[in-house]
Order: sequence, then structure tokens, then C-alpha cells
Amino acid sequence: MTPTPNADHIFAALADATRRDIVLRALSGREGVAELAGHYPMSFAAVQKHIAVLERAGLVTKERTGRRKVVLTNIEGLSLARGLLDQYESLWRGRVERMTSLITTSEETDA
Amino acid sequence: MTPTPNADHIFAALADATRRDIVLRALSGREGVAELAGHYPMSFAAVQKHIAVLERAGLVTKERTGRRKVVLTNIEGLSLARGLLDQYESLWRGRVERMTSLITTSEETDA
DNA sequence: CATTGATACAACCATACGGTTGTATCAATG
DNA sequence: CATTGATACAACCGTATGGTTGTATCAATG
Repeated sequence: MTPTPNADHIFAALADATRRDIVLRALSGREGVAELAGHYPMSFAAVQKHIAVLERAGLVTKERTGRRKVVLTNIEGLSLARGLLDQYESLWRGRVERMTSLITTSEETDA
Repeated sequence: MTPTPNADHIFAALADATRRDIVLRALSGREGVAELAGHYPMSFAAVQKHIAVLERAGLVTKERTGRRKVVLTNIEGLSLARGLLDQYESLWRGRVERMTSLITTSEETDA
């Protein structure tokens, strides 16, 4: 088992256009590593590495089908990343409310 | 103006725990670079660099206040990232629906 | 069981990244 | 206008990352 996918891994994995595209293509769960590699102007091994990064981040999994290994997107990984950003946004809303009330009551009561 | 914040920059910026924490702290918009730097076990310059990465990604901005520069989170950057992940999820839902109907109608009509 | 198709892995290279220290700039102030 | 506080920037270092090529493994098949 890879070292527990965390926010670092997830965001880092999504920070590359090729990998984001792989995630999209793997939504269909129909293409193997070789088919995926065919879509990009780089070596087979390079695409393998990208897929490995996505695996460590928990964004895709591989499933053996005959001699091929089909790559499929793990929606829970995506949800996790979205959830993190949701938290940020809700925190932000809370702050804004608090700041607004501060402004409307005392203008600048900073310590 | 920095080279147009894109998905690569945004996700890469969020792929570091220190930077995510800076984003959270900068939600208040009360701390300058030095105050922020005080929170982390690294040099002032290192924190400056992290803030620069967040700036390039469009996640924070700096605003001069006297001799200090206050760092504040740009919620639109966060929304952009969340929107990207939303797109992924909706695409996924679409695929699932299509696959489901395929399975229920013809089992395997791949091209 | 030798061959072939598909994937995995290792070694290597260039460049980017996260950290450091040191110096320079810029704005307020005595 | 010299000084001080706060930020910026440059040079450097070790390691991670994205790419390459080459070799090894593993599963199906004649």
C-alpha cells in the first residue's frame, strides 16, 4: 500500500495537464496503459510514471483484464480534493461574516 | 502581471501544507509577511517564496499598509480550483449514466 | 515451453523546487 | 537625511520531478 494519499499527493497529482487528462480518460475505465500512452507525445514509460503518481494520490486504480491493465478513475479521490476546497471556502465565509460584524460594530478593534 | 494563473499553478500551489496554511491564515487579511513567517519553522525568505507561489497562482494578493504588506486570500482563485473539480465530477456522473444505459441495453457495443 | 503482447522497473539526465544566507530596496521616523 | 523596520531579491545547495532508453517480468497462445 502506498504511503496514504493525502492532500499533498492529491493536489500535486492534479498539478499536471497530462495527469488531469488521464483522470478524465480513465473515467470511462476502458483504456489500458498502452492505449492511454498513445494519446500523448511522450514515451510509454513517461505515461506509466504519470499513472503511478495518480495511483499514489488515490485518484486512479489499475485492474487486470487479461494481459492488459485497465486504468480507472477513483471518484472518491476527486471528492476528497473538492471537500478540502469546500472547507476553505466555508472558512472564508465564516471569516467574512465575523469581519463584517467587527467593522459594523467597532471599526478597528485589533489587538 | 504574472503569467496567467492556470490549473497547473493553482493545484501546484495547493500541494504544500505550509502554503495551504498560509491561505487559511490570509483569509483574515490581518497578517503581513513577517507575521506569517513567524508561524513556520523556516526562514523568512522561504515563507516569502511560498507566498510568491500563491501569488502566481492567484490564490493570494499583497496590499501595502504603511511599511508592511498584508497578505490576503483571493477567494476567486479557490473557487476556480473547486470549479475544475466540479467539472470532473459532473463528467464522471455523465459517463456513469452513459455506461449504465449501455450495459442495460447492449452489454458491450464498443467501437 | 518458446514467443509475443502489455506492463513494470532501473538507470540516467536536465531542470524545477524548497530550503538556506546574504544583500538591496523601500517606507516611516528622529 | 541617516536610521530602522519590513519586504524583496540573488546565489547557492540538495533533492524531487519529468522525461528518456533499456531490460525484466507476467500473462496469453501456437
